[in-house]
Amino acid sequence: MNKEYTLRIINTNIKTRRLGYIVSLADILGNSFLLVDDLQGKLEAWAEEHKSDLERYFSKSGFIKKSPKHYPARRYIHLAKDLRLVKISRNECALTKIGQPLLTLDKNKQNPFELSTEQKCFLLKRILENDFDYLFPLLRLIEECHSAQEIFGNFRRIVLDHLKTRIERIDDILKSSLFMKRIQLMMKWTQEKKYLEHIIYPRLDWLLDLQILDLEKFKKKIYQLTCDGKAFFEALKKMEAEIDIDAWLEDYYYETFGRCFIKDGVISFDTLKREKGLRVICDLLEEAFSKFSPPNLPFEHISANTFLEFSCTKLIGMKILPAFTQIKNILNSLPMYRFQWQPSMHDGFIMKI
DNA sequence: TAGCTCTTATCACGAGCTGC
DNA sequence: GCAGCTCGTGATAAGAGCTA
Repeated sequence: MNKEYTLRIINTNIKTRRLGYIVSLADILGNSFLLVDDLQGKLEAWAEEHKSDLERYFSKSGFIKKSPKHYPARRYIHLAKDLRLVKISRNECALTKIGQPLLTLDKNKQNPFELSTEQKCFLLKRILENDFDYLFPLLRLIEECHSAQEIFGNFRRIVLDHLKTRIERIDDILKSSLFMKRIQLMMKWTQEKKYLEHIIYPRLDWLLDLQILDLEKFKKKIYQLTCDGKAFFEALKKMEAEIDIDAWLEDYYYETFGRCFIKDGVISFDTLKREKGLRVICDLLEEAFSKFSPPNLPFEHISANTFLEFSCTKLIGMKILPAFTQIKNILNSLPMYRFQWQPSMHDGFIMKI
């Protein structure tokens, strides 16, 4: 199905509130497969080891406590799956092509719950890709309402309005069936507050982790966008009214992220001299092949999506603002690599010649 | 292909904690 | 004491996968 007709909503639980656990989950997995039971145990052990880091963080919510049935750890693994960072098959878990770049991103050495710029950039993009239909209305609501009570009181209405607008734009009953189903489901809610706890609190905490919401205001129980958050939301609103989110994420997301959250010293990728641009991409390709190419194969190759996500996020770390199209153009011009893109698959590969 | 089993998504509840 | 927040866990229906 065309992604335009996909309902982008992640199933969350009130427990899944700290994005730092998602990063640690990727680190625990590394490049291997782990049984889900083992991963749950390791994640619980990691959480215990870093309990003091969470206590030093602005909020202790979302702590993974050891429990006989591993519910908390399991909820985070499901969140990582919904963000398409991990895949689970036959009770074995591994990072996806999209999840792999997470292993290579800059880390905050003092506290793993404080995300680096690269981690924020990467995780925010995953959240927008997979949860836009809850996150965008929530941001819109925070613009008007600043208390939890008001947000809870208006969330259902604003999501229903948002979904109805999406249906009007699709203008096709069959293709908009997922949106219709969700509307019907939300209309039937009898214990609204109980469901909203699991929907609103995790997202508010993600926004705090990403510093889209103001931490100082939050300490006074006020939910308010930071200046950077406001600028980013303005760009999102413009996008929502004009173009498809996937096209925006590929070609404008990194530029917008850099201009809103980094600001000082950022430059667009296309202002680099061609030689310098080629050198940067070749260095990133070497790094990517050493980290992501499957071993013991006669020819080295990596997924195009892995490289695009990896390279664009790393460029953000260098204060260079890229777009997928620019990177694809460079890849097409490199004689020592073969780059093939398959639009129908939204992916391709890069092979060393 | 029908029926069974397993998994997942959603809904639900009760209780502990915290701050006023 | 009360309301709001947080947490852990369970129930159930629907969907997916397997098998005869």
